[in-house]
Amino acid sequence: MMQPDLRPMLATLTDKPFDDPGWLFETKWDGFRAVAVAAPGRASLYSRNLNDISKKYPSICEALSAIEHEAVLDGELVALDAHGRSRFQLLQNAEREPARLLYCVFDLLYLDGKDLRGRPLLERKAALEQILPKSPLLLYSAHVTGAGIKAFNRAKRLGEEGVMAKLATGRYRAGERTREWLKVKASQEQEVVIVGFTAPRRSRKYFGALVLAVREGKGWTYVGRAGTGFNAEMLRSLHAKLVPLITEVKPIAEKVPDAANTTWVKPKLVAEVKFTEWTSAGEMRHPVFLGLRTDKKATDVVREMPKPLSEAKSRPGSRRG
DNA sequence: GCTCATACTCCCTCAGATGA
DNA sequence: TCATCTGAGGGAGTATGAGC
Repeated sequence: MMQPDLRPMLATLTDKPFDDPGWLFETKWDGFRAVAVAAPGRASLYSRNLNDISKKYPSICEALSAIEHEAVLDGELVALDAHGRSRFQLLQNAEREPARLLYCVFDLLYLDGKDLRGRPLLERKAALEQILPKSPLLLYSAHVTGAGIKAFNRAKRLGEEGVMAKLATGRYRAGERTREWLKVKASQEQEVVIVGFTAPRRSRKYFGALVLAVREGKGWTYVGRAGTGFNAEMLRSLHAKLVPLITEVKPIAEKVPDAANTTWVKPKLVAEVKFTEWTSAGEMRHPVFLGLRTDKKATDVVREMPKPLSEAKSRPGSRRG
């Protein structure tokens, strides 16, 4: 086979679902992007940055080696929860804890030496469906055509991350972020109380991230940090509101990552954040600051999702950041 | 030997600057 | 105007070294 280009095509983020007969809509899988190079009896997996991750997922490689062609596939490595939903965190723990791993394949880039990237998406997907062997570890990522809003609402109802919208006639553009692939994300929102802020780094001014908590019982429970969603003016004005609230007293009893780098404030300001999901430690994943809520009392702010069953907040050491 | 902190890896999102 | 790049942030892991 010719030297294949393994750089995956990237999607542009949008938050508005749409209907269009020229587009197809797939499940947005929540895992690691992986490109597979397969041939009869052997297969390798590569991350988005072209690192060889075959040794981390030998069972997936073994399943892929059953493909009776030389092929380069594009897909997402996921771990499924008890409800069959893909969960990023399960995947990260998969090396230590048993999880149901799955390689969800949604595109075929090369087949038996032929470069298919110039062919329309629908044609590539049809060829992919033909060659993908039946395996509990491999899944052909099916799609619906046209009905994007319905697909998005269904994904939201099932607690999934969203849907991928793809131009049916689109070519595969390796390594490019295009508007022919769109990820339509269904994010969650939560009111939180600001209990501190971290120091800025590099060119950032005023503060790095906001330390966030919710009311539980008579105390405050740490739920994560939001370091994005601000522009320069928001950083300045928010910092001006935080400075008069600075206190030596840490509002949270539990251990907080990077506490030495945190300035604590009295829990007065209520913020609205959006995020992708709750982690097993009861913290928000990918929190993004949306704005301050002046109509809410800090003591009224509670977690809007039930705390996960896994209460164990194991924190081996502090994290980067 | 154990615990904890640090520094690195992997992945991700988002905002702002820059250049075509 | 749009695409791309950079740098801010996040969650998770592993490896290493210091201190008890």
